[in-house]
Amino acid sequence: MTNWLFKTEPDVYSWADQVKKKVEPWTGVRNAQARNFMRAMKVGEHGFFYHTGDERQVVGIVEVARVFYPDPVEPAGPWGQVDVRTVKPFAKPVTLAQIKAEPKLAELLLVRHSRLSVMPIDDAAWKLICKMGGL
DNA sequence: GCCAACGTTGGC
DNA sequence: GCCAACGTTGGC
Repeated sequence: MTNWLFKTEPDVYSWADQVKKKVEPWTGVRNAQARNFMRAMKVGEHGFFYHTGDERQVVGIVEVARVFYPDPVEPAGPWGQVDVRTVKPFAKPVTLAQIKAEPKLAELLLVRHSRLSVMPIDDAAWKLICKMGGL
């Protein structure tokens, strides 16, 4: 089991949208590294739902509901998507500033590779961030 | 609004 | 195959 993190601009697709939809394809990833991570995802694996832009915080947890499949708009193309299902919101969102202030999280790809939009989160970091978020 | 990081493109 | 130019992302 691997844990993940999904980034989204809340103006485009927010946690509120995800809660409303319940299960929704994670579309628009156009980066090979992020795509490869999505390919490695298995049904039932959990991921943080992170808002970029002005918010910059982890707001909830989703789980993989369908493994990687081709972009339906361009099925022959190199890109694809997974489906994610809403699991639960954080009692208290965990901000990027909080994450950066925690030395144990200094190696997180979220910090070290800020442009990556889909990334794995190791168990220790996952548990710590959940705890920081009141879960 | 700026800029660093980084990916992509195109000329050679 | 290299690399300069350019575009995009996301944090500040």
